[in-house]
Amino acid sequence: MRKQPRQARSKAMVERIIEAGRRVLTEEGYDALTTNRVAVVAEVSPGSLYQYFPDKTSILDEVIERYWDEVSERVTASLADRIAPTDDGDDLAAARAITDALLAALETDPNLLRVLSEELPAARNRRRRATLERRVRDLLSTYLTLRPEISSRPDPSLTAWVMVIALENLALRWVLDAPGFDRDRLLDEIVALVGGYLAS
Amino acid sequence: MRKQPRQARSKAMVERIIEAGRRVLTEEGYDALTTNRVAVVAEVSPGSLYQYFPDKTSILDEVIERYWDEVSERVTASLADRIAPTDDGDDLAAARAITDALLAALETDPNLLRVLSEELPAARNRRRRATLERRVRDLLSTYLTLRPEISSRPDPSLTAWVMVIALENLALRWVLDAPGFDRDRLLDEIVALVGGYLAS
DNA sequence: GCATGACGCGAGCAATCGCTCGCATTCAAG
DNA sequence: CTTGAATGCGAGCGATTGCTCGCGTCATGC
Repeated sequence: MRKQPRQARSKAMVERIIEAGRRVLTEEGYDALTTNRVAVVAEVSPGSLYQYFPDKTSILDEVIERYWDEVSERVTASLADRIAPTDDGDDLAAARAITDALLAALETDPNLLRVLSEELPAARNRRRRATLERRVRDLLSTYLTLRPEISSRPDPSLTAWVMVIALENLALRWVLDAPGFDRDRLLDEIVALVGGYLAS
Repeated sequence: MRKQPRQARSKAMVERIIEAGRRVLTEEGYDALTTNRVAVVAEVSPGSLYQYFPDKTSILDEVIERYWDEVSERVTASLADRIAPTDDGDDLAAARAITDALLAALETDPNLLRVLSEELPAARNRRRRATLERRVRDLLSTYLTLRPEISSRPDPSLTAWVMVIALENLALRWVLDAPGFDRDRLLDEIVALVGGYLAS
């Protein structure tokens, strides 16, 4: 960021610009995300925009960061709840609940998700998605280490890696591709997948 | 394509252009894929290029198509082998062999895979990857239907969908992210994942 | 209430890049 | 050979777009 906004109106302008970036992406797609277009939608001049953002990319990055932070927040919250040492023993219900939280997070803004996942170069999302994955993986891995009786797989961190990649992509593809079976079916399959994997 | 190449030299030129597109992508990345750059690398003038390609996208599409066709070929060949009614009963060995074929295909040109998967908008690959997925899914689904004793899951097509998405992304991420465990470990985990899933 | 700096403006610069057009060269049929 | 078509060339056009700069406006401290 080039300059810090000090007065209230300039802080509001920065927010308007980020929100405009989000709206342009969601409603008009990545190709429409030009600095001039963002400026128009934010009701700001291009010059003003460059007072607080060094370049176009930094606006996009901010939108991406906020999006994945939101998803990450919701999933890790659910994970922390379900993985706490309440020890109710029903690990598969936990897997279901966590996947449900992920699905809910991805479903809140499917248009933005589609643009971020399909129209942008994947490398743009990489850092943020990697952070999300690492957070979930670490939680899962320590959980598996603490309670070895629930998994018969040898390496907890490897097991966590497999589960995170599989779940994330199954959820993502279900939301984006709408493959024609309903949400509960997907959750059933994921529970079976996770349950069978840990038991094998 | 704007015009069909009739003489041998023009056919060779078309090949040189596609090959140049592939090389520019692999060696210099997606941003370097300009029409002028492709023309230079192909040792062809921009004007000649536009005799046989209607626009820049069509060159990229040809490169993408050839890449995924190659992968598709190798995976479905392995699948057809292993899923044939030889009835050796060892389905998990089949799962391992198929994943191995997919990994081998993805590993033959990891740089191109990285550019195609990370630098391009995902939507560019979508059609071709969807074709690959559908082919594998259909083969798997009919196999599961023909031999219901190997799977305790209720819906074969849903089961095939889950397996294809999970396997594809696990393989892809292992190749692209080099997560630090070796190939055989990955194959072990995938066998456990598939085996547990089908048994549960 | 005034001075100073933060804020905001928008026309337009500069660079990129997809693509074209007029012309030269090569090929192959007759 | 001749001739017309196919092939090939490359300077540069036209459009887009990220970003700047000089100037006017507003808010805040004294």
